[in-house]
Amino acid sequence: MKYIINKCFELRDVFDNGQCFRWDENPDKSYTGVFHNIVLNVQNVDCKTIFEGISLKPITQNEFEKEIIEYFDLNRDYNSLKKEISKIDSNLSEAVKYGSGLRLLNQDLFETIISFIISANNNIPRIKGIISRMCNKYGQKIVWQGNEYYTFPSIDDLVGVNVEDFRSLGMGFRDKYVYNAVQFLKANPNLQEVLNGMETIEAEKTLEQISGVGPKVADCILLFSDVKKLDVFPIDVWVRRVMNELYIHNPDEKKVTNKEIMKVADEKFGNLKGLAQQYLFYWRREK
DNA sequence: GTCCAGGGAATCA
DNA sequence: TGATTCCATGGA
Repeated sequence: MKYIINKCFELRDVFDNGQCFRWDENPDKSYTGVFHNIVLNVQNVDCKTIFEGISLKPITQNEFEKEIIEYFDLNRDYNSLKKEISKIDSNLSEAVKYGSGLRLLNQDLFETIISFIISANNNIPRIKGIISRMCNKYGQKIVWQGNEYYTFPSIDDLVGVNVEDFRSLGMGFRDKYVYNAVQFLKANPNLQEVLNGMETIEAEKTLEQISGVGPKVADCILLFSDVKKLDVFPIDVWVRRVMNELYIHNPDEKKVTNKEIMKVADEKFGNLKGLAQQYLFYWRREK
């Protein structure tokens, strides 16, 4: 199936900014990945974006397009958001210019929770490897253009998997967190609706009930999943670094507290601090 | 061998 | 509340 839109955005700004782990660049600069039950290839040609792929289960052209519009957040007006964030100061203006193609994906909640539990004290290439092995083993196979792809496993695909099995995928100490998270989600199938109806702070506390989910992982889940709260501020090594360099100026970066960073983020970025954070993270990490 | 990575839990003051 | 320490793993 194919869907073409008269809009283009730098693909690496979307797929290589740390929000997702299942998209890979091809030699022709297009990207291929799997989301929900769909294998998709995305490429830019003459400032059009071409989405081409197939679904595991048969869907109509209209459903295919709706999936893409929702996943890529195509109904949100990023131009006006970028304008607003650029007005904050010259740093944000530069960060937005650097990552101008960025879009916050609306990723599946379960996938986002498991993926960011695995991300704890880990690096992106290794996170991608672990998730890839998990999908190959427990996801459903989709063959497209002669290649095999696998969906991200569902809750039921993983509910019978034990801690040792997770360990054997290379998760390290995160194995028991993932195990417990799967059990938690099996017992709370309506988590999505619950989170959607909550204010951000309440949603953070709810997610932090899950073992392996602390403040940073909870904020990533709320920002990068289809719950989509923009007023969160995930603080990792890179965000601490860039916030200290730009605003706090502590000679010892490790002594900067999260509370201190949060205060600056609230004052400067307000309700768009999640999106601002992502521009800053991407800009600083690639520098 | 040492350091680091999109951190969190357990422990102790 | 705030500060330390430990937790697996693989690449630099």
